[in-house]
Amino acid sequence: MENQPSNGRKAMEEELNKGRYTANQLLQILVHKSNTRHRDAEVEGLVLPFVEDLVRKVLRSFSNTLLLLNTHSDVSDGVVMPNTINDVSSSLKCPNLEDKDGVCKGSINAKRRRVCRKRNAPTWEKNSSHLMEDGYIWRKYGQKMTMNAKYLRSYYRCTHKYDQGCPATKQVQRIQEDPPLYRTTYYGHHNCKISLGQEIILEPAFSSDSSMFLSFSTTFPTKEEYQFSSSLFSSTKQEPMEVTPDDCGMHNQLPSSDYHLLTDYELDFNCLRHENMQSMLSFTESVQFDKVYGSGMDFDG
DNA sequence: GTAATTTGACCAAC
DNA sequence: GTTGGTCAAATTAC
Repeated sequence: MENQPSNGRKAMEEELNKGRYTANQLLQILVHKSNTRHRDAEVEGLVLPFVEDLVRKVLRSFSNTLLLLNTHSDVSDGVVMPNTINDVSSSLKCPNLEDKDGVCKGSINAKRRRVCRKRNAPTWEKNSSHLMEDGYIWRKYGQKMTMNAKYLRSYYRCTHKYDQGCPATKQVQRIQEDPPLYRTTYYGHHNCKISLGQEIILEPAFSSDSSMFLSFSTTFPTKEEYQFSSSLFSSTKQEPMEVTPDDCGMHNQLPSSDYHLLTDYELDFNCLRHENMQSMLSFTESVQFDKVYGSGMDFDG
């Protein structure tokens, strides 16, 4: 990590800070929610989408950081990149860092005329005991039984493949029954603009040039994205392959190593009073926060 | 009606 | 010839 180019490191720090910042907001909402006496259904209806959006922002920050790590780790001198997500039951590896955006370049117009570069090196892989969201919207386009696998392999492309030409794809394969273990292999990189909480542009980072640009905007999720984000909790549509209720749970996923971070985090949070809570929010988010909590919610501080 | 998923076929890589 | 990745029509879900 020390050998990362300064711009890459800066971008990664930015991503991590963003994730921490968003998680902080989420925690504030959750703690406040547990303290408030109000259980108005309408307010709940406003809070939940907001909370979901925050969770998705956190997930996206992690995803981007991982992508940045993968992108820049090849220029570091022999530095072995540690697993960034220390999930107890998951692992990450970067089988090949020289991905040249080599996913299938199937043409929309040229039917039956596919220009595919297959069996190229994945961008990165993740093994996990559950099917977790990674902050992007995927569309399943196929599944197949492969030779040395007992289970079907599912193929997903970015939902923005056709409207924005996003080349990112992923494959999800169950590799173990008990305990359930899934391998998610990502190919290519997202160059799509995501119009939900944040707009992320990572193009230059993945081109031959190692420079990068990250752009964030704070708009609120669209209907489509709420549909997606709700899958965080229902997980029925995005990756329906052999999903069991335990597989998609978001609980109990924190590794022991992260617990210490959380502890510090909670200490930080305990020093906060809700008077300055909104000061931590960006302008747009403050507006939304007002919408959610502005009326009928009394702070107990 | 629209969007997402399923599934058989196609085709390039091996 | 076999295998893996993708397409696209059919089917299903919302």
